Amino acid sequence: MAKESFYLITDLTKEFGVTTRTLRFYEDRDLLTPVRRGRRRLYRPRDRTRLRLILRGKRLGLTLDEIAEILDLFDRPSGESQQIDRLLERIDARREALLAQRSDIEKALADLDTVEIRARERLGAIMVEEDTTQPAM
DNA sequence: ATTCTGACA
DNA sequence: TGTCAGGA
Repeated sequence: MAKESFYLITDLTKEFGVTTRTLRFYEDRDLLTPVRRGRRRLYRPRDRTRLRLILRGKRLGLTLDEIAEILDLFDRPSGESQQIDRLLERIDARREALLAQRSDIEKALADLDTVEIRARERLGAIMVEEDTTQPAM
């Protein structure tokens, strides 16, 4: 007699460091679908696994909608090559976006370097000028 | 004591 | 997502 292994909402909030509000929010987004015991939510192992993937997806910068699509892949019988293709497209898009951001950041950093160098050069020039215009005592 | 739904200075 | 309300 397997004991129905369920998690209460607080079990998951403590384990994953999220708030109950977040779990209910994800439920509204249909990312999680806990069953009910009366009013209380009962999260099954499946929900726990999904939550893991959701949080991982967030860390990767995916939107909840994109994460939802990915999660659906795990449900469907598999073989939905069409959806897998969509997922691969998303991954590609994400990669490109991140690479573009990295490029922009590197450019900005390079600009800052040159600006700083010029600023220091001017500062040096001013100090030299002041030194020459104000004789030592 | 806890969770739930609904709402938004 | 936070947070507060008001009920179960």
